[in-house]
Amino acid sequence: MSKLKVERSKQRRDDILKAAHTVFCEKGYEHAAVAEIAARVGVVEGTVYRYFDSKHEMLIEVLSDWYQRMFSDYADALAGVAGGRARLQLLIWRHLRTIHDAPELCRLMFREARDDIGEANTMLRKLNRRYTRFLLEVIDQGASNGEFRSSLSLPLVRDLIYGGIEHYCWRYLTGQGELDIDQAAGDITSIFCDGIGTSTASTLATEPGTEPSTERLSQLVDRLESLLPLPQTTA
Amino acid sequence: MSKLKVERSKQRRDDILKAAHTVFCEKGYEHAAVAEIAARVGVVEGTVYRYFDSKHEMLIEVLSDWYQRMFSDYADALAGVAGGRARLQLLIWRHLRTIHDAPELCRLMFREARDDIGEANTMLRKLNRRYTRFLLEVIDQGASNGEFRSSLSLPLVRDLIYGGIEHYCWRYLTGQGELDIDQAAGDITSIFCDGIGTSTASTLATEPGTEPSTERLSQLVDRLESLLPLPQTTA
DNA sequence: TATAAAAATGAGTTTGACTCACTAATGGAA
DNA sequence: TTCCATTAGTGAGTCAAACTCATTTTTATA
Repeated sequence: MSKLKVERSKQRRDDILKAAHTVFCEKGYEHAAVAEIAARVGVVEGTVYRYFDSKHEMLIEVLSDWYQRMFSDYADALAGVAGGRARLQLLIWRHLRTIHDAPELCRLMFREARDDIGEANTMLRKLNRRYTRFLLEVIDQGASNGEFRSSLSLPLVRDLIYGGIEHYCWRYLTGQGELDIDQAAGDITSIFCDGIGTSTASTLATEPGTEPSTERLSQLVDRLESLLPLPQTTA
Repeated sequence: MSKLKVERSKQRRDDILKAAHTVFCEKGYEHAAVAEIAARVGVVEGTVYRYFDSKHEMLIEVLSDWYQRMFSDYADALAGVAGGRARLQLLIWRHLRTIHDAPELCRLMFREARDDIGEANTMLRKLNRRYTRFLLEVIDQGASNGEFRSSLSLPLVRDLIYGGIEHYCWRYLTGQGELDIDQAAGDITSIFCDGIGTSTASTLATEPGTEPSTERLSQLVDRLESLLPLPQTTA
């Protein structure tokens, strides 16, 4: 096959994916018709099936392309931030920002691609692993230097964080209600780092007298942190 | 209509729901055929549609019936347990037990009924609210007596816990891997109550000896305050 | 036992993913 | 330029499954 033919084929494939992207986001996977995707490219339905085996494969490709681009700069962003808690908050914040900025795609990912992410050896699985590895490493590093507990199950922590965020954002993803990612990032980081228990009641904390000023200060910190726009490189 | 006719109608409806339950669990919602459900009851497909408007309504009814029975005794169980942490762990444990014992139904609930739970005024929404209210009350009570932080957003905590558990259990729900509910309940409770941070590193904890955390907190507050755009009406 | 109302039937309709035999276009070789 | 082999594109299908409806059967009561 000639080079030109290959180019043209790639181009058509991309066009179809772009149309699929649009229609999936507009209608949702279920109500997206392959015929409509084809129509937007200006071809007939059968043509689409020369480039993709199924509607579902198109979805996976759309999500994979986006997913890959989405976290290409995570390593760079993390490089500028020190401290387990700050790094964790950065990851949580960026996850929230992704959800905030691409709600339709995130909804497709959470609703339609769960099985593909869960199944071994799929493209989405590998991408998801690469994505969540950032978090695992942050937690692991924090455990190494004593900032986080060392007895933690990393998969458990990962699932609690990502699953919790997904659930929390579902209302926003379905178009009901807003999402304040700065506020949420601060609150979520605080809950996972500090827990919902008070220091005096916590089994982990020590109790020197009563020390209410520390408690007050910490609450102030929580509030202030939640107001910050970015967990950037600690200014 | 006579009493006997009503009885018989109810019975048939229940039979169809039971068959639907079985087929949904065996095949999953998507691959469950209404024709098969009808066949198991010994009627023709059209008959099913005299009792239910749609396949989806059958799913909702199956899930509602189960959901309702499932947590009918939560209040009693909670009555015998004192302490916010213990009560929280009980709720988490029972949630995990439910998932462990009825993975197919939970899978249907998490996969297919999300929209119905999210949409206002649906049966599942109301049931879900009743179910999660137990958790909200436990957290709220804990906040009142100082065991839990009082600045928490209850919906956020609720979503992090239930969403986190759902995500964590997904592998088990898809038939890959086991689920140790005692272990998981303890770990999850610990993470949410105590956080993943260590006491020495946590901004919440105090250290009896050198007391550097108060100092650290003060500096942090100074830094954060300097970054704030507005000097809020700080409490 | 006659009959009105409800239940059940099964042969449709519809929708939408997917297929395939055939035609059109393309690019290299004579 | 003109063939020809290969690839792209077509559109009229098939198929499966949810859902409908005119008709028949059953049932409870007058």
